[in-house]
Amino acid sequence: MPELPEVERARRLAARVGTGKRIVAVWCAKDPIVVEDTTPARMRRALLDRAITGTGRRGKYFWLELDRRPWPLFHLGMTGDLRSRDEAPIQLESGPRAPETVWPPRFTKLRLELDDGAELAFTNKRRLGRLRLRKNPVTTPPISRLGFDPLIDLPAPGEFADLVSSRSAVIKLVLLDQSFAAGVGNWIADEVLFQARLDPRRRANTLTRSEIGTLRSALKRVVTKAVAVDADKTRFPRTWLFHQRWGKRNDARIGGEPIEFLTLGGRTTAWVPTRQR
DNA sequence: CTCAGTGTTCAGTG
DNA sequence: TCACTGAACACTGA
Repeated sequence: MPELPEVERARRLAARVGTGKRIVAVWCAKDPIVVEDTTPARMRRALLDRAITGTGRRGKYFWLELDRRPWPLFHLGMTGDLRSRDEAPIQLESGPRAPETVWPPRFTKLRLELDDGAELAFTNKRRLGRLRLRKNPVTTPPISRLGFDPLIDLPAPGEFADLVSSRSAVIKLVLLDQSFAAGVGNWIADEVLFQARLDPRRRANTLTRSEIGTLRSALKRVVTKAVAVDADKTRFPRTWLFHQRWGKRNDARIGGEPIEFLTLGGRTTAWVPTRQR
């Protein structure tokens, strides 16, 4: 599920459902893998009877701002989500949103009940996500170790070019490095390189200023668009590689050109050799 | 039954 | 210190 656009969708859900409300009940899983650096009791104590004053996100992390610190900081991992009891995660038809059919959902790690009766649940199937408490999420690890967020503080072209040129790793892995660009994950990296027409195996420090400029534009465009459609994949432009990259079919094509798959840094990389140089 | 997977971290090697 | 690889984490679905 979650790269920057999906995490931003979760943050918006939390903002829509939670902002201005008071937390009247808290349930936290006894799961020391997902609930890190704290205990269910401490989590409960930090959240119970607090008012939600706002929300924030940086890279793939998002948090709730409360009227007293510490605040809860969420990372969705590969299979995490934030759900509202009154809004099914998938909307099949237009009209009023259907409520969840099963509540709380399977793999719920944290459940909050708010003073207007609304409920939020943080789920984590594969347990690769994390739930922590932070007095100041932005200035402390893990967020303080992140690079720029393409939506919040994308560097100007010159500075961006210097950043890219200072790296000798292959460009796909640089994009994936959270200390470079926070929030970029596997499909965004592939999409950006496809749209910038760059070979994912190129060394970052061999890209020309012009190629880096194209790369920066593609990064901005892909992230902005995905967030604008609330990470709804069915509303991603049909021209995107995204729609063809899953399943690793060996007859996969886009615009008549064959899609190839290779492994970089242990991650499957989808690309179009005839279009990416 | 086997394996890959929208992520991160850590140990180990060069 | 850096670059890179592989494993680990845990579970589902193809």
